[in-house]
Amino acid sequence: MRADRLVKLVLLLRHHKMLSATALAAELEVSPRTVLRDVEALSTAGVPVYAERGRNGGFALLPGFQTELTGLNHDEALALLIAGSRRGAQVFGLGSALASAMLKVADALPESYRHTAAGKARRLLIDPDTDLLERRTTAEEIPDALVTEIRRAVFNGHKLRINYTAKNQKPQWRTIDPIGLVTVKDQGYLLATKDGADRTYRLSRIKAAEELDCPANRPEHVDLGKAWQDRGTRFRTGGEQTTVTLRLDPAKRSQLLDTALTVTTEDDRLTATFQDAWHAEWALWQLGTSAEALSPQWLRTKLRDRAAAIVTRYG
DNA sequence: CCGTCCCACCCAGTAAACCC
DNA sequence: GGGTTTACTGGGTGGGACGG
Repeated sequence: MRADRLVKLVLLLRHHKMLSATALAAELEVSPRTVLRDVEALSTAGVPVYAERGRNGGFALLPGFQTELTGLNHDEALALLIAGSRRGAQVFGLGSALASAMLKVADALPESYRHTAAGKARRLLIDPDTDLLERRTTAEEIPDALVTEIRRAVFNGHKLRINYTAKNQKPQWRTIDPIGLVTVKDQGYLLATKDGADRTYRLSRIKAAEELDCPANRPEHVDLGKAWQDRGTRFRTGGEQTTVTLRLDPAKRSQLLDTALTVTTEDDRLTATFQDAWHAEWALWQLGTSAEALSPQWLRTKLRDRAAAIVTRYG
């Protein structure tokens, strides 16, 4: 822990030229007092760190000092492997590991590349938290300790006991055989089997997890991408799909295409299929007065009741 | 002169390792 | 199991150096 922090301290000083003890403390998530001790430890170890007193002072390294830091720790290597999704690292509880790994990667670059690479990186934004139309849901915050426990069971190939709250149900403990972790549009999922049957759990709905000291029943090799695709296909084609006939403002057609499984047009009417009744209701509600559900009747009733409830609430 | 920041003490709490 | 040691960390205080 401390060794990691000392490395990070040196890297921070290399990148910022000079930082006060308070600023370093904030970066390292320790007290300024601890920073002073760490600086002293570095100095004792022969790292040429010096203090600049007074206003705008702080700690700095002698110019030209080159670190010879090699090796990433386990979590940092893991974070880089899944760095294709920055949010993925966050969802899997590896956000801070990714940040520190990136610092090491940047530090490993030759001086001439370092500035140009950092400059270019600042001009790219991958997978931001919201799009311009704010269609995406806000990212879910899942405690690191919880994800770490789940991740450990996945990697160790051990059974996992989770307290899971399924939709419209009470929280319940269940023992599962974890297969892998997936993130899709900021949502984290745990692929697993329970009593031999495929199961997919949303990480945000897992309230507690406990790795069991017992090997999980899982295939030797798993193509996670294919497994996810298979489950998605089954999800879309299975269950009780709902077909809706509606009129729609043509300008809103793309919004409907985003939520419906299929959409066909006939004269001025559209027929849309949704994966279930709830999604159909939600999609039509989102379209507001730009759409009118013509059938089924129960959907018209649901939308009318919703609107009436809103009118009652706001007078 | 005053605010900022480092320096050097002291003391105390916590967790892990070690020993009996 | 319980006591001791060690490492690490945090809080507090007074002082010195420096710059505006």
